[in-house]
Amino acid sequence: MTTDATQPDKPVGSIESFNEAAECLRILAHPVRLRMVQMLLHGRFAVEQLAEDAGIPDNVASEHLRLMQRCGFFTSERQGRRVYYEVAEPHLQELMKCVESRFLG
Amino acid sequence: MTTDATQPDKPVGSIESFNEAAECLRILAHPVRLRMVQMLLHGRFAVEQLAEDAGIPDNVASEHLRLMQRCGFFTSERQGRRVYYEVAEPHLQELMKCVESRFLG
DNA sequence: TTGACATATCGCGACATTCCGATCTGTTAA
DNA sequence: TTAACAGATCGGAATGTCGCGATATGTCAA
Repeated sequence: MTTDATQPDKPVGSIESFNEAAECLRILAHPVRLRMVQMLLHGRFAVEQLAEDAGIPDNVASEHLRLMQRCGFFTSERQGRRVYYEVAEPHLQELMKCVESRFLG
Repeated sequence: MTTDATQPDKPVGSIESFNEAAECLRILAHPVRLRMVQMLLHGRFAVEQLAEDAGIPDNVASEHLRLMQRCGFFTSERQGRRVYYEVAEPHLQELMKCVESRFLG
């Protein structure tokens, strides 16, 4: 085998190791969900508030929130009739900062 | 209107402002594409090398690369029969660092 | 020119996502 | 209890994504 050029080294990692990462990014990759993450990084909100902010019906908001809860982004807590969501995944903060600095700044 | 509780302030941003961000994240949200980004953050590679690393046929690799090129992640340059790709979007570095620290570290 | 090679593109089937209306569950006030 | 409210869940229709085989383009060597 002739080594006619210096090949860059492969970084550690593999397709399998990125499977979970890809799933989480897919969850994040929706304008309404990004907005919800941004909102919840600034405080606790109930479904109705998040739905109104996003301009979508409550049931659709509830579905988005459930998705993000299932992959560990949020936790929810019932208070009376309302259910309040808050951020549970600490890495969301930094990830969102990246996204904001690229697309809002 | 009775202010019975202090509501957290809404952060700046809107659904519309997150449309482009969501598109880019959707592109990124695939295990093969994440691996390609990681590889290309470490050097220049041709389609065949990236395909072999990912364990997929060349034409499928080419499709993934085209997708990422269309949204500005990469540029490509022909050298003989080979086409070499490299990173064009500077924010990919930091974004990938977030992803790696969460899912590889 | 011809053939082999590297990459790109196309059409298609399988599968997933998104949103919606309808309905169901839980909570509170009357 | 009843009615209204907040949220969750379900089935289905429209749309999008993924990977494949086949084929097309571009490049080089013989």
